[in-house]
Amino acid sequence: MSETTTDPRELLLLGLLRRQEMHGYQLNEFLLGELSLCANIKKPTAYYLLKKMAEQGWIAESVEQEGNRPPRRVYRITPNGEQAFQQLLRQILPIYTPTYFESDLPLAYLDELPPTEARHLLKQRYEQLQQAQQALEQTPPHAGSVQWLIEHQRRHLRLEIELLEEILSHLAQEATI
Amino acid sequence: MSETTTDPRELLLLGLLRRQEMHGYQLNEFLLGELSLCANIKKPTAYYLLKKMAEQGWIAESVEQEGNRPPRRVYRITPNGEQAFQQLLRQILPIYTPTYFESDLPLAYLDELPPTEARHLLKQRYEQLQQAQQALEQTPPHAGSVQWLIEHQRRHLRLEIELLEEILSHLAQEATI
DNA sequence: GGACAATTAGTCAAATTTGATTATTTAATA
DNA sequence: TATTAAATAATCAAATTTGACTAATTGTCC
Repeated sequence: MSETTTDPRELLLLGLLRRQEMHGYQLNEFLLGELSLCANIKKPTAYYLLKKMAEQGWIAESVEQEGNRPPRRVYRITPNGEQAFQQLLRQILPIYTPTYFESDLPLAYLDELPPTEARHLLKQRYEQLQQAQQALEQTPPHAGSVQWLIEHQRRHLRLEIELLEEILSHLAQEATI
Repeated sequence: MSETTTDPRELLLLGLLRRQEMHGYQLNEFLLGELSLCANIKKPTAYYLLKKMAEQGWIAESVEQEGNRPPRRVYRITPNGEQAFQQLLRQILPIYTPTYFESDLPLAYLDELPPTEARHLLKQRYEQLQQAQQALEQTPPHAGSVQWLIEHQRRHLRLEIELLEEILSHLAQEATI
């Protein structure tokens, strides 16, 4: 009965199927397209989660065929799935999960590099950050509370950029000593 | 020859072994202790990474016995490992990896809840955030560039708290409409 | 109409991660 | 001095994730 998932990605998928039944490819288009800034669900992982939820009885698969394209599975949410959605939403929303910035770890060894080289390497990181920021500004506004996800990313990127600027200027100091 | 890892966690482990040879337990104490705020490397994962690096020839294992405690493996970095460290540091430092806030995903469905309930649930998240912040303020200052890792977390938590405050006050508005 | 690329719809084996468990030694306490 | 609890040092099976691949259909350019 109580398969206790608290995976927010299952909630996301349930929520998408709640608005509209979909086949796997549509889902993946959506995940890799619009939502790619907020969630990182790769194709095989999406299928894996769908299969798991189908086994729980949260979604139903049915094979459909259009024209003479190869048959494909359509996923729709079940009444059990709707219940799960309601429960998961209330279960996950109050939980804060810490974030680890693993790609920061090399910063711990900044001392091992000549300041000039460190600056050179970090400037490349800086450019990538700026590109990510521009990509984010390009995204059209989303309706409703999805806005908050985008807004979070926006602010996060601003923070990353500011911090990196400080690190760079700190290194500039060191280089002149 | 060129097993192209860009896993920052391997760099971290190499860097630790570079300062001092260690056995697995010591490493894990360190990872789960001081570094637990910056990296999320669980015990079996650490052993897995150590084994992998041993196979690459980056570190050497040797079995030692102290008193009649059970024998344990001591890991030390090899000359190849030192080379790898130098190379990895320069390879990873310029790379920016996007961060996904998956525990935000339920925010996308905030509309599905009565604003009052949403506020109630989010306030619990808020308390956890504040506890995390206090825990972080408690950590004694680290030397050198490890500081930046802590500073990043500090600012990140501030951002999270501010954003959540805005969401809460937004919901308060809705509740009075 | 034939060749080549792109789109659609997934699957699979291999790599990675993790909760749970094992096994030994040392410390605490009754 | 048993008995239990805590620390030490990992390991393992099971769950999860992913890069690479398959295979069919549809466009498109010559």
